Amino acid sequence: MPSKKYHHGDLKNSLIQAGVEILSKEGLGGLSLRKVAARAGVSHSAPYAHFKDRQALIAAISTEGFKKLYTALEAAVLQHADDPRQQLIEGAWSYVQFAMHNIDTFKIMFSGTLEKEKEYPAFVEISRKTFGLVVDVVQACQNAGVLRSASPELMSVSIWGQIHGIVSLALEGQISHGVLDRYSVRDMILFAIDQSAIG
Amino acid sequence: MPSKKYHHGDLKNSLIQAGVEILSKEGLGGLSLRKVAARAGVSHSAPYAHFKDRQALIAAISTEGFKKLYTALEAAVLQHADDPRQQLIEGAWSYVQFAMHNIDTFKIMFSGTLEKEKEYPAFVEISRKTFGLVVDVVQACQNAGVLRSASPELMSVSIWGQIHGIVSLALEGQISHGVLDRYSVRDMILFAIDQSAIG
DNA sequence: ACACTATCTTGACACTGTCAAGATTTTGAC
DNA sequence: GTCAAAATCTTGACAGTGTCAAGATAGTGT
Repeated sequence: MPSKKYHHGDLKNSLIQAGVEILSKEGLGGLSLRKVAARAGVSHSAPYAHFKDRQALIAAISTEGFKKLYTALEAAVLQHADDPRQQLIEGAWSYVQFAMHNIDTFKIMFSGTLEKEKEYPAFVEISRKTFGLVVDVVQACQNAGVLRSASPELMSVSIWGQIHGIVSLALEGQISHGVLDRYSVRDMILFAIDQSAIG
Repeated sequence: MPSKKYHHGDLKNSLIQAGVEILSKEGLGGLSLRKVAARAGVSHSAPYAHFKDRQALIAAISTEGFKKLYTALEAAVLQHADDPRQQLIEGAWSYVQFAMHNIDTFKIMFSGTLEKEKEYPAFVEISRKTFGLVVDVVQACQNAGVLRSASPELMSVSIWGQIHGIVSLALEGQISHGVLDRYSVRDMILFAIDQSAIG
């Protein structure tokens, strides 16, 4: 239950929102508790009423990011409910889109910035839920004969890993120019999925 | 050319080494210029004679990591010079091993900690070289009929991405327990490679 | 009405990256 | 070899950071 109207009125969400904005404008390096507090118009240690420490704020921002990602994934999946192959392709694409449009949020979600994720149940829960969605799509593809019938979870890790890896390497600038000049990221994703697809 | 014998005697490498050690013991959060300087036995701003700023030190540590990774990859490749399939498998495995034994170094190499990698030519060069090695192995596999004959670079991005993605998700704790209980990371890698391999 | 708790402010501390000024040592030109 | 120039290192300072303690303020439940 979020607080109703204290001195500030739902400061917690304001801080998260301020954090997201600073993150997208200045990157992780520019994200500080004091700056977040200032942007929300409160004193430098007001955040401690809502977040145990800096890590807790980052956990909250990451959790928010996962909710957004989950929503995007779910939308793509629902939009192609009758075509598992399209679910896989557009689901993957929405994953890529999210990463590219929320670069720094994506990074804190998946780059070890958060050190003890197990201490944040909301974070664990939403990321578990997200993986569950991937497994569902993979399973639908297997039932439809689009993907081979191996362990759905192993297949999910394999495919999710592939999408995730390509996006990560691209964001990191690790994909050489020779490749990026000739192929778009979408090309790479389609190619990757084709690799796993049946004939 | 590294310096020979000044006040300290090759302080630059000592700082990098100290950085690597602190990184592996305290993680990225514990890595500070001042701590590195102290560990090398010099004053708090001695590092500025060798590194423009904190980012430059991180770049140097990352570069060192890439050299180590490249060496490991190369060893695996040379050891199976007569069997491209084994080159791919053991090369991938050495990649995984490196990541798991040098977790924090791996993270700073691939997790956007380094913000303007283009400003560090040595870093760019060694990572380019590493990708080149991957392409070579993939091409050998294609010539041997182990992998399909698509664009080698696209195939390389796809396979490298897959290995990289699985490792990243595993390190991040994003692979659910239900999966990790039943399969080792090696299982996942082998499965992933089998996906791309021909029949 | 009143104790209680959540929320927020003020002030402090140690630690950080970075810069400027100066001291010291090595190098290179002569 | 001499000596100016450059590289290396120290000392001291500054602003910004996360975090804690003590107190002020405002809603809560009885």
